[in-house]
Amino acid sequence: MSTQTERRRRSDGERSRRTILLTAARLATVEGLDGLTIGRLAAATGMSKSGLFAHFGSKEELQLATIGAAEEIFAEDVLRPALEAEGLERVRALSERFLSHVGRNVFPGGCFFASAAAELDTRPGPVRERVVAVQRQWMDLFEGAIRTAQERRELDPSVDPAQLTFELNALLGEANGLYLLSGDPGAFDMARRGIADRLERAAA
Amino acid sequence: MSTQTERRRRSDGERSRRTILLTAARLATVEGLDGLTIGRLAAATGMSKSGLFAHFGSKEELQLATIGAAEEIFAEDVLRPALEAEGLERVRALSERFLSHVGRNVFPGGCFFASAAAELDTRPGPVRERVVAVQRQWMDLFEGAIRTAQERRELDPSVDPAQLTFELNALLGEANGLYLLSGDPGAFDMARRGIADRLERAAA
DNA sequence: CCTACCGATCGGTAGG
DNA sequence: CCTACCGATCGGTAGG
Repeated sequence: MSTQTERRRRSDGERSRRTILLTAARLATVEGLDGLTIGRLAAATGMSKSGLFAHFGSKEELQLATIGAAEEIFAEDVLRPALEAEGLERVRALSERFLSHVGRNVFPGGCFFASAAAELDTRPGPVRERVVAVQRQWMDLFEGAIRTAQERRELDPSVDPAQLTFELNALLGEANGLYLLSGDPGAFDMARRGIADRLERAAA
Repeated sequence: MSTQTERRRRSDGERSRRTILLTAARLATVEGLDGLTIGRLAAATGMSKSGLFAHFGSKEELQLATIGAAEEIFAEDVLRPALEAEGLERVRALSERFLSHVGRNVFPGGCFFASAAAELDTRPGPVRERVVAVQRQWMDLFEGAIRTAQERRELDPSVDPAQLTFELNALLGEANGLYLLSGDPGAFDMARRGIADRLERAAA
């Protein structure tokens, strides 16, 4: 009985924590991770300020937990489907899933990590470091797929993988930014065209 | 006498306003245009909160005036030197001056308008509109220079000027972002290489 | 997870 | 351009 009650409580807490963090992640792409205040988040989730606060203990812990929730969403929506492919097809799938992710407005402020990176780039601390780490993972994944594509001779082995990663990510980032500023999905088409051209030129 | 006193006062006010706005523009690339608070800005300029506030009348007016100051700095540092060239050389000069502008840390948070655009992209209102207008001017300038280069047969006339503008700006934006996150000026070299390659491929 | 608070800071105003 | 102030909201705490 007491065990069951405790289990229920814990699971209720988990569920409530999840709800809070999903709302927080969406809100943070609009208000920023710093503009995300405990009061507004409490209002958005229908909880009391201190009730919500009790889940995290500090604003910084809330921000870190929010980044974790955003990571999960991104992994599920972009990485998981793209990782089913390999080599050049993986490079294409990562790009296409990213553009689709932004275009479906999974987060109202576009790519969570582009938004967070722009906000935190000049603010030292553990929150910034966490965002940098996620960004680096993404770049490494991209670069790894390019290297595999070169081993398979789907891409010219003389191409610099870091340079190609930089260029493809530039196109993805610009599509995200331009779409948010203009509301025009044509931004995705320009990125697609740029990526297709660049990959064609890098073909073996 | 009274005229001279009034002139002095007005000119003192102008000078003080200028000082405030230069500080505000630099601060805004770190704290954000919204994170830029009147209290912090007053402390940074050595004025009282209400004394500073009297110059603008509202936070929104302060934000708009700050954008105006950032525009002047950008025009002087990037546009003016680049506009001495024409056609393809202007495209190259706009790119190079932009990268130099970011690399010299004219603003501690990199390109003021990249920072502002990322912050305000999801926040409707006159401040956002002003940032969008500046961004559009920049893109139009770029596209115009590309068109001139095509008329002069420095670039292939079959190239889509909007598409090429998108791709070059993507590389500039990625350099700005990566430099701010990594602190590594190698980001500028990757952008330079990408731009040179892309322009070579677009040559007539 | 709540009510009831805390000191600090926010944008803004009154009055000079 | 200042002092002195306003109500609202901030992150966080006490105590349950």
